[in-house]
Amino acid sequence: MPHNIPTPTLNRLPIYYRRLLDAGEEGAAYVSSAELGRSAGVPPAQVRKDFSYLSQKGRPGVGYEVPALASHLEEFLGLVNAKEAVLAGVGNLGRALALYPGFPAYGLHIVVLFDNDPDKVGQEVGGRTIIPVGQMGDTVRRRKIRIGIITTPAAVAQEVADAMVEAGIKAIWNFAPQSLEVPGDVYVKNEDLAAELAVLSHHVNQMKIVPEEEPA
Amino acid sequence: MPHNIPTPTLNRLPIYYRRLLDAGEEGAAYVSSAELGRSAGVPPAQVRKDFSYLSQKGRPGVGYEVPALASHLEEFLGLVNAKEAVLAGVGNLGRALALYPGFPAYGLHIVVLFDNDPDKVGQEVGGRTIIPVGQMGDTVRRRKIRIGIITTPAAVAQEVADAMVEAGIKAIWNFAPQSLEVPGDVYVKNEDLAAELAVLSHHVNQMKIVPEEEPA
DNA sequence: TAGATTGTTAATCGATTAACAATC
DNA sequence: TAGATTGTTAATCGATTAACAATC
Repeated sequence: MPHNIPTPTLNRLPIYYRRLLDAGEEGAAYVSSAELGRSAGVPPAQVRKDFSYLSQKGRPGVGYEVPALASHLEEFLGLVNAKEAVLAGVGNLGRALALYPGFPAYGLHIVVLFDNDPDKVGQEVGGRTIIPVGQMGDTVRRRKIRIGIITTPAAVAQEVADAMVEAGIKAIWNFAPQSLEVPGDVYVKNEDLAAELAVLSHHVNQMKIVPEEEPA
Repeated sequence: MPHNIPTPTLNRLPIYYRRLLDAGEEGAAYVSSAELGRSAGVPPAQVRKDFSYLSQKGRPGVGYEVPALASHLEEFLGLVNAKEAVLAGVGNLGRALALYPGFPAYGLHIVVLFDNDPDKVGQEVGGRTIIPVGQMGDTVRRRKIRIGIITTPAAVAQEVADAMVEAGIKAIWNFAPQSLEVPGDVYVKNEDLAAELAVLSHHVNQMKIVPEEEPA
């Protein structure tokens, strides 16, 4: 019944998943909502509610079966078949994401890198050759890639997004400080690092006045 | 009255701020809640409500004064005095953040880089020399740094966080996929890139079944 | 059985949105 | 004045939490 799952729930699922993997390695057959909740910083009732959206049942008095729940989450999150993504803008941040070790662990792979800087085109990053943005359309279409990552300067982000949408990309992870205009059937997740650090800085300033608790 | 500002509001403020800077450059003296709302993807009423928490008044029929509102937000977000941060773990991601051009634009500066890899200690990144983690305490205390960024492997994240807390860090931006235990007066913002990409991947999978709209 | 933990309902909490009188 | 846009209240929406009977 993956129908109308709250966004906060969705964001917690990968955290539960990670905890399940760890529990599995430790040899645990069952894990309780209390334990999963601890890993995500939420109360046990929240965990049970979250799983109720997925119709995932546990055993009263015992907990949730580790392998069964893990594989259900894998399927639900779309991690069963390796997912492929394309990345545009191979600056420092783009390079870091291209080489980030956490993605393959989730079956996620950045398979193509684009950049328009002639100095960068042709370079290799983690075994992938950087190709010019103009060739993006063909490649994305041919490989049926659906996820695009934008780590370009703000000035060209919209243009890159347009090209991605045109090529069939359906979800964009946007690291450029620039809000993107896309059709309604394309999902955009903005990751504005400077804005986030600014909020952190605000928290530090306020800390003596109003003690802040960590948001979920 | 910065008393009990909702987290979503707080996260929108830097977006409004950026729009105000742009509007200022375009020579606008006033900007409407409708326009600010567009930049953040929320309705005008939301913008007005957000400012009501800050007791920021606009002029009915006209809008909000660009320079006044911008400088109020600057102060509120703690961007007036340059903010300093320390970063531990100079891998690809750490390096990218250390060189990220968006931070200085907000008056935010990563002033010290730590790593325990003997090969990295002594290297320069953007004019800053990498020093060993063992020296963190003294430096953070001496410079009264309050913000710490963790881009280490998960295995050492807790240890680094402990050292940061011990040295007086009050806000931690944690990029390691590892939940941290810290005292109640320390704010932790987790940035789990793999989890976020996993959620994105899920959206792509679901897209044909349930059309998703972009969350605020 | 006794103890533990679930699933779910109802209560609570908090954020968003609509609506409109007040104001420039 | 007429038109535009604010500030704020009340209604709505949605997520979290408490509580407890049901179940292993």
